[in-house]
Amino acid sequence: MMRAMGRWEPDARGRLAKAALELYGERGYEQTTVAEIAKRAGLTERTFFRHYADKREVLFAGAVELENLFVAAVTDAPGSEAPLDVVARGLYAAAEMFTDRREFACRRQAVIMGNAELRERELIKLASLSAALADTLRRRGVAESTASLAAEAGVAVFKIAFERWIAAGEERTLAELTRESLDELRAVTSAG
Amino acid sequence: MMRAMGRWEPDARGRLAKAALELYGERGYEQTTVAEIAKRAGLTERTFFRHYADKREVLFAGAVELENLFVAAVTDAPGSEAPLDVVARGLYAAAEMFTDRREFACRRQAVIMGNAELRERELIKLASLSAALADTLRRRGVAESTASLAAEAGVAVFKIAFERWIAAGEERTLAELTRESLDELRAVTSAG
DNA sequence: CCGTCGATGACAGTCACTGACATCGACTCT
DNA sequence: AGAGTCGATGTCAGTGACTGTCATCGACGG
Repeated sequence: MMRAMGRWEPDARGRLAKAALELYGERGYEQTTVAEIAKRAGLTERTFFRHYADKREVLFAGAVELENLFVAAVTDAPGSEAPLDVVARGLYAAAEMFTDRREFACRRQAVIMGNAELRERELIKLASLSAALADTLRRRGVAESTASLAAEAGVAVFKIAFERWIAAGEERTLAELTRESLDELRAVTSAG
Repeated sequence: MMRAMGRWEPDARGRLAKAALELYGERGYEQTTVAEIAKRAGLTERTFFRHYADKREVLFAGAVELENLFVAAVTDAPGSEAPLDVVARGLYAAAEMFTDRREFACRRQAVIMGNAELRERELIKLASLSAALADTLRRRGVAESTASLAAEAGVAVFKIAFERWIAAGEERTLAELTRESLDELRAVTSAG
């Protein structure tokens, strides 16, 4: 039986993530030490590194979830659709995931954009997403090079739509902005 | 007057870059300490950090040069061309820059692909390139969102063409592969 | 009641990176 | 020539991210 509380407070991982986002927001990423994060979460520095590989990773716990959502949407798409349309399904699925979390996404993004190391980590997460996407397309029978390009293009659309969603007020939805960016990509590349 | 040799051997920066690439190749990036790099270059650890901001940056000295080349090509393009065609000029200019340095590029890329931190750094350099490109397009009168998308798409093409150039033997040129990737991008995005 | 297990604490150690100050050949000015 | 400045480097002490190792102790199964 799980009791409400054992030897320790529950959800150490979540407490660390919350404390980290708060401190990164208050003092800035560089001015925050891991020991401080752990202390605010009622834990020790060593325990922080048992839950997160490094000081940056604590902001990217949702990346795996996002990737899975994306890949699932692509996998479930009808086999007849063109690669970029399939990727678009992934984009809309991702857009849904964020609808309830705008407040959180904004704070998080402000922290990430304020530090180069964090931007690097963000970029490699997006690259990982792109790779997973390309792989999924390949399994659907899309040619290697086409798959890579469709995935890269899709992730580029995601980046730009997300950026605009954060910059825009509450009135725009991520799904709308995704659609607009996608249309724009098509316009840009069709004129050649 | 510059004498052949003053108090120190010349080109400390270059010696550090050479030593770093060698050691990263021999032992791997993580197994190499900055002190070892400095020692091989006949310098001290402190001096390494006077020339390069961190242990990764020593592999990316050419990034600024690449960005300048790219931006210059885009700036010089005829004003009448479509955004993606303008970006394509930058791609071909970049392709030229690498023709003589395939050997070096291969070794460097092998090291980078072997380590996640180095891949992160590579990605942020490409993001910086994309931002510079978008900015240059904007100055040419291209709309904000179109500029970002054209720049992102162009960099995606560069990434994929470069990857294939490294993977392919000597017989393929980067310019050829760039053209192919660009055509493929147009094919993928036009079918929607 | 006993033994195992899993999450955490405690602690020492390595290494990336920084700030402050010393060194010393080159170069300039007179 | 001598004095003073300057720039690139060396030296050294320090911080903080991250790791390996062992100890602790409640939960849980027997």
